[in-house]
Amino acid sequence: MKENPVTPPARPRPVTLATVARHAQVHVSTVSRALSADPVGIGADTVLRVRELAAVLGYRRNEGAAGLRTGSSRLIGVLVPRLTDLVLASIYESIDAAASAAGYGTVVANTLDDPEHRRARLDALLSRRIDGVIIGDSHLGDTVAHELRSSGVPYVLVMRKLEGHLSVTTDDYRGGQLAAQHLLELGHRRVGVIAGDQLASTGRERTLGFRRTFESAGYPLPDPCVVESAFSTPSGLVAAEKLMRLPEPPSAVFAVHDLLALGAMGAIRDAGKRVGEDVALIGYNDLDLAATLPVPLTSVRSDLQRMGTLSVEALLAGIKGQAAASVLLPPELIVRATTPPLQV
Amino acid sequence: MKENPVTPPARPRPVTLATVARHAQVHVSTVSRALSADPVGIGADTVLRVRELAAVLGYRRNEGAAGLRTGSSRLIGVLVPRLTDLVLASIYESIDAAASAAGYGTVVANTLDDPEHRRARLDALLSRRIDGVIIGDSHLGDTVAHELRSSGVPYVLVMRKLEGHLSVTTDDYRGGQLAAQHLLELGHRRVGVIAGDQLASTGRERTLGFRRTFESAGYPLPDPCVVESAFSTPSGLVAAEKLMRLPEPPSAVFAVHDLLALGAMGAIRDAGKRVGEDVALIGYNDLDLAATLPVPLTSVRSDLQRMGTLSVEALLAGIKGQAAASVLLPPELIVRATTPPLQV
DNA sequence: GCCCTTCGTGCAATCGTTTGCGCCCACGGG
DNA sequence: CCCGTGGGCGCAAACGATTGCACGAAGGGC
Repeated sequence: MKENPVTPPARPRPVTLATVARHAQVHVSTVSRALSADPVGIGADTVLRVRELAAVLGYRRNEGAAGLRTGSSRLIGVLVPRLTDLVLASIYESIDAAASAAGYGTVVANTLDDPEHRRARLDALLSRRIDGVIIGDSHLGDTVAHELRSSGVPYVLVMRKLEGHLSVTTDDYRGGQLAAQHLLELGHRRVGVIAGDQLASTGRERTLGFRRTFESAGYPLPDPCVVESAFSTPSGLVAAEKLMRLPEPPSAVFAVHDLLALGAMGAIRDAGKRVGEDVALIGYNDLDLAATLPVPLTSVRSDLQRMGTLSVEALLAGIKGQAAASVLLPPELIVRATTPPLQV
Repeated sequence: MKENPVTPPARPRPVTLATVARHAQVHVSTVSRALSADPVGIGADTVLRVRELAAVLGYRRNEGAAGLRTGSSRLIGVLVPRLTDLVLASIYESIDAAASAAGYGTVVANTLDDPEHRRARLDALLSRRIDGVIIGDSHLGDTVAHELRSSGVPYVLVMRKLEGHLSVTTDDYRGGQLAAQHLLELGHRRVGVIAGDQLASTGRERTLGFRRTFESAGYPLPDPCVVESAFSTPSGLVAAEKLMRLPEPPSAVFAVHDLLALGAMGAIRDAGKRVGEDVALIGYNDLDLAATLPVPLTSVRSDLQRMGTLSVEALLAGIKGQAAASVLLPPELIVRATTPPLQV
C-alpha cells in the first residue's frame, strides 16, 4: 500500500481573466484590455462594467503569467550582506518603498558576504527573471557585476562602489577626512581606526581618507593603530580591545560604522575608561540610535534613504535602456558628546 | 512626431528548455524530465547528456513559467512592521535561511504598521501567487489572518500572536514576570514600564506579566508609570523622558524592547542620572548590541532564530496540508550591569 | 447608394514548463 | 514466430495573461 500522501486542502480555484470574461459575457482579451492602465479601443461602458465585475469577483492579476508573456517580472533583486546590519536594512527599506511606488516589487537576498551563498541566491533571483539587480554588497575583486553586465541584466551598485560600474554611494573618502579633521582640531594625535572590511569600498575609503589626513598633518598612523573588522557590534568590541591593549592606547577612535562604535564603547568601558572623557569616538552613518546613546555618538552622516531612492531611479533608467550616471553624495559630520573639546 | 521611446537594449534571448532540446536533439519534455529531481522514464545517458548541455548553455529554469503550470510559486511572503527593527530583521533572516534550505524563496514586505499600506503589500504578494504567508506584524483586531484563512492561503503568525490563529512566539507574559521578579528581588518598588504598542501581543503581554507580578507583590503600578510607545529608539527616548519627569521618578525601568531601552538610556542621561547606578534598566530580546553597550544591558532573551525556523516549518506543514500546533518558546533573563544590586 | 474610416470586440498565437497519454522498438517467453 | 511487456521518448494540452490582426457594424463624405 502506498503511504497516503496528505493532500493539500483544495484551494478554491483562483479567479482569472476567464472567470471575469464569462461573467461579463465578453472575450478574455477584452477583459485584459479593460483592466489595463489605459484601456484603448474599448467602450467606456464595457470598461466600467468589467472593472466592477473584477472587483466583485476578487480578480487578482497573476503576475507570473503576465510576466511570462511580457518578458518582464516587474521585480527587482537586491543583494545585501545582511539585513541585521541596520545600515543595509535602512537602504533596503527605501529601495523597496521607491520600487513599489514605481510599480515594482523587490526581492532581497542576504549574501552573508559569502561568495558561494551569494551565487546561489543570485541564481535564484535570476530564475525569477528579475528585471534588474541592486548590489549592496560588492567587494573588491567581485565578479558578479561583470557577469551581470555581460549577460545583459541591468544593475546598480549601492553603498559600496567598484571601479567601472554604475553606482550610488556617498563620498567615503571625504567622510574619513571629516572625521580626521575634527579629531585633529580637538588636538588628538594618537588615534586608532576600526577599519571594517578592507575589501568593501566603504571600509577602505573611509580609512584611507582618515589616514591620509592625519598623515598630511604630520601624524601618520602606525599600522597597529588600524584594525580590520567585520561590520557588526561584536567585532567592534574585539577590534577596540586590540586598540586599548596597545602600549600607548589612542586618545580617540574612528569607527567606520556606528555599530562598530557601539562595540568599541563596550571595550573602552571594559578597559576602565570613559567614552568621550577619556577616549573620543566617532562613528559612521549616523543611525537613529547614535543620538540617543548614553553618551551621544559623534558620527559621519550619510543619507541612506536618498541612496536607496537614487539607486532605484538609476536602475529603472537602466531597465528602460536609458543611460544613468554614478552618484556621489556628500557626507556630513554630526558632532555630539563622544568628541568633547580636550581638557588639557 | 511621436517622441522616440528609448528601446531597451535587446537582452539576449534567455536559454529555455527548447534551446537545450534543440542542442540535445530531443524533445523539450525529455529535457524537462531529465532536469527534474528524479528523472523517471529517461535513459541514464540521456539524463547525463542533457544536464551537461544545460549547464554549458547556462540554462536557468523559469520559475514563473513553472509556477504557472504547477500552481505553486515556491515563494513565501513575509509581513513585518519594518526591517529596521533589528528584531524583525533577525527573524526574517532566519526565515529566509530556513525557507531557502527547503527550496523556497521569500518575499518580505514592510507594512509600517499602516493598514492601508499593509493591504496593498499583501495584495502584491498574493498577485505573485505566494504559497503561504508568515505574519510578523499582527495587531489586535487585525483581519488579515481571517481573510487569509477564508481564502485558503496557508499562514503562520510569528513573534506576535492572535487568539485563534496558528503562531510561533515566545512566552511574553512570562518574560514580563521574569523582569519584574528580578527588579523586586533587587528591592525596586517604584518602577516604570515603556510598554510598546499595546495592540501588539508582545507589548501587551510583556507589560501585563510585569504589572501583575508587581501587583501580586503588593506594589501595583500607577498608570502614569506605564507609557505606551512605538518600538524604536527615538520613541524609547520620548517615553523615558515622560517617566523621568514624574514627580517621583522610578528607580527602575522595564522597556519591552532593547531599542526602547537604548532610547531610555539617552533620556536617563539627559535627566542627569546614571544608568544602572541611579536608574536600573531592563530591555527585551537581548540583541547583540545589548551586551556591548557602555553599560551592558540586562535583557530578557527570546530565541529569534528559532522562532524564524519554527515558523517556516509550521508554514511548510500547512502548505502540505498537514496540521501544525502553535509554539510558545520560553524566554530567559540575562542579567548584566544595568541592574546592579541596590546599595542601600 | 457606395466606399472608406473608425470604433469596439473577438480570435488565436505566444511566453516556458509540466505531465498524462500514446507510440515505437527491443527483448524475452511461450 | 508471435505476442506481451516495458523502457525510452515524443505529442500536445494545459496554466493565465497579452497583443497583433481581422472582422463586423456604424457613420460620414461623395
